[in-house]
Amino acid sequence: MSKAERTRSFIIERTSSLFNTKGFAGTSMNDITEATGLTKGSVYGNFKNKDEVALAVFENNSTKMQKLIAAEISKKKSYREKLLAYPEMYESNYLGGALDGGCPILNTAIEADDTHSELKEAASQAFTDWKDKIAALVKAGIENKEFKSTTQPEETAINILASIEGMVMISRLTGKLNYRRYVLDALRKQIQEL
Amino acid sequence: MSKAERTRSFIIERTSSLFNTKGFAGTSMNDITEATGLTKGSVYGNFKNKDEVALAVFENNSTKMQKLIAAEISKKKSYREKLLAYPEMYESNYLGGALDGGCPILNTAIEADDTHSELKEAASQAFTDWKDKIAALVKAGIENKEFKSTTQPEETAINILASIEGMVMISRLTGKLNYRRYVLDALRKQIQEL
Amino acid sequence: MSKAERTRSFIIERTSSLFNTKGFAGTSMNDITEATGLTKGSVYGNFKNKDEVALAVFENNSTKMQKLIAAEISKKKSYREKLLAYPEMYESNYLGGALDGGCPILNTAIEADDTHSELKEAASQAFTDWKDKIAALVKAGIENKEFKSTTQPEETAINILASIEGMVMISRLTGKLNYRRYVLDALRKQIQEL
Amino acid sequence: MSKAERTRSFIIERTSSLFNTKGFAGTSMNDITEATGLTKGSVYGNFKNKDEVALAVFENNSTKMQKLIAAEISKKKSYREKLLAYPEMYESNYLGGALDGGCPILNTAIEADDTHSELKEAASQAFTDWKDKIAALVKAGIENKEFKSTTQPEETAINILASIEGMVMISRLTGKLNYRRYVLDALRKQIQEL
DNA sequence: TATGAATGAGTCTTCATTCAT
DNA sequence: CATGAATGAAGACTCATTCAT
Repeated sequence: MSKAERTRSFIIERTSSLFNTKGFAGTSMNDITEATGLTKGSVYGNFKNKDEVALAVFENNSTKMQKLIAAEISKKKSYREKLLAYPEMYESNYLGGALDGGCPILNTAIEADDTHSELKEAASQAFTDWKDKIAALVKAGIENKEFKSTTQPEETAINILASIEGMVMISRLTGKLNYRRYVLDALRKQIQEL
Repeated sequence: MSKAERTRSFIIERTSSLFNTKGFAGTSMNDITEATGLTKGSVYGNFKNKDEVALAVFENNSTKMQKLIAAEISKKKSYREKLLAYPEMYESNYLGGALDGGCPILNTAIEADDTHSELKEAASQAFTDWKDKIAALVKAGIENKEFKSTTQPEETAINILASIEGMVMISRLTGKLNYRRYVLDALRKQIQEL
Repeated sequence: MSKAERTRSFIIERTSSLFNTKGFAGTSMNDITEATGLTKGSVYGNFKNKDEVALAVFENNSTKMQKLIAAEISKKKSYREKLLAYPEMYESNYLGGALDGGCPILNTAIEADDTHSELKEAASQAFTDWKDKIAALVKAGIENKEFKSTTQPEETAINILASIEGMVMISRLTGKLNYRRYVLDALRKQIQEL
Repeated sequence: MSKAERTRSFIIERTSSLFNTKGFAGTSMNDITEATGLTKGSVYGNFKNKDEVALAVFENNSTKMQKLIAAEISKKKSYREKLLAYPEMYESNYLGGALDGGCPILNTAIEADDTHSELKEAASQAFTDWKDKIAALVKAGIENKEFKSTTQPEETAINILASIEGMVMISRLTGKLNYRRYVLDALRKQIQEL
């Protein structure tokens, strides 16, 4: 890893939670230099502009989340258990502990949808990838006869993700753990009925 | 309505879509004077600061949305039909047509959760009110024997809202109408089974 | 004159010699605030950007020069004397005393020709106006039988201006007064032979 | 030629048109590394600073121009024809084709006169050398009985150069070819009358 | 109460230059 | 010698807010 690559990674690492909590517009280059201890020139030597930092940070946060998810899912054997890992992860605050500020896809989607097309596109792509992963699990479960043959993979994946993202928003907004439980319980039931 | 009240309303009206699309941090006082044709002094004569404008605008957007919803719901007779008005409204883009930038509660929740406690509190309150309205419908449906006696009002309301908010985020992010349909179809089925 | 107009004029007045000596690229907004004692916000409240200040300053410098010239020319009765006012003005440093940094048209032409199309256009227009004024004097002299009927007004005007601008450059560069005199003597002879 | 000398030459060659079009203040070290493909360190290894690059580039541009002129002049036999090579060269765009951005002496004189004494001094020296060359031609023509014995060499040289530099400025500023022709025609007549 | 000019700290970005490797 | 990452001052410009009129 070259010096430049190390510095890039360092900047991304140090500013990941910054962007995910304060948003793109709310994070200043000054915040970035303070969080890293680097100078402005150094940041601009490694990134073309703030947009590029934000994009790299988004990819980092999004990838980190997917890796955490994949790690948990790989521990489970059956496809139903793999899907049930989702309510489990959110119940235990497994993802929340690693990612300050909530779901990066949700955060980015909401901030960028009307204002920042590049970030929006990145978030859209990350969402689609995630959806495809869940749909693939569902499809494999069907082929493996774990799930009913009438189950629709993409439809199921979208519904799981809608519930999860809605739940994340609600629980972060209200701080009520029972609201989270309501959604996760319903999600578990939904997965049992696949 | 006094002059001051009229000016306040005028400012709120003209800047509602501004805040809902660009967010609090992304909307400047300059944007506000341009959107209204008023001077800086005039805006500050009617609002203490930008926060106060944002709060008033949020209340306006949130109230407008609730009124639109209430109008549709009041047209339905049975409680099941009242709940089914939700998928209907989102399917027809009834709310989207009236509110630029998507759901104000979702938008405000995401932007404000880590950065702006007053706005977060307002969004939290608006969300709770909404949830209570849906829960009240469910409860009335139970008492009216339309729904099963085992149905849980608050749990049901939270699940409906999680699906809806997740769906709003997904459909705005990806632009895919079939993703919206997947969630709304599942929501209809869920309501039929109450 | 409104407050804004007064401030605009004040800024233009105070920064005229700045732009004419240091050039557009060499003059910073900081130089402008220091020269005026105003804040950045104040300058930007009165001008859209640095370009607009530069354009206004150019117009001011150019107009001031033309007024000084017109004042001297109007004192002369015959058209030949009016033209001879040019070598006289440059010999006596009449214009140099009023305009720091030399001829604004020459300065702007050289800096802007490859880099700043708006300024270039303004300089081109100012030059053309000047040329037209001299050509008009020549034409009037012909009609008045002071000059030969074969004299070409525009050709004459261009040649006078080329000599003058070349002389300004040379005398500012070398600081040699006799170089200036060589050109002005030739110019006088040329005017005598019209 | 050593490695260092070759690199110096390479940098000078590649940035000559850059400085002559954008000026000293308008050309950045970044522009220089981009135009050369070299690194910052490499440029600074061969030049003390930007000033030194600019000076070397000016000398290069100025020398290149003088060589082009000398080549044309050497083709002519009589001294009158040698002087007439000047209007010929400018008419045919012989110099303009080789030097982007116009006359380097004129450009440097105007930008540097109030701001950059070293460059100003270099331009002044280059101008004086040029003037001396023309004056020498005039003197030789007098001694050779081609020109009148009353002709003043230096005075003639300065007038030729003033016309030329003024014409360059005017034709670059306005883009009008007939303005150039007016000055060159007058210059030809002036040379015929020596 | 309304005006709109002024404030000055803040925004993102580029500058010429240095120096450890 | 060359590299290219780092520096930090300076660049143009915008911000929310104030206040004399």
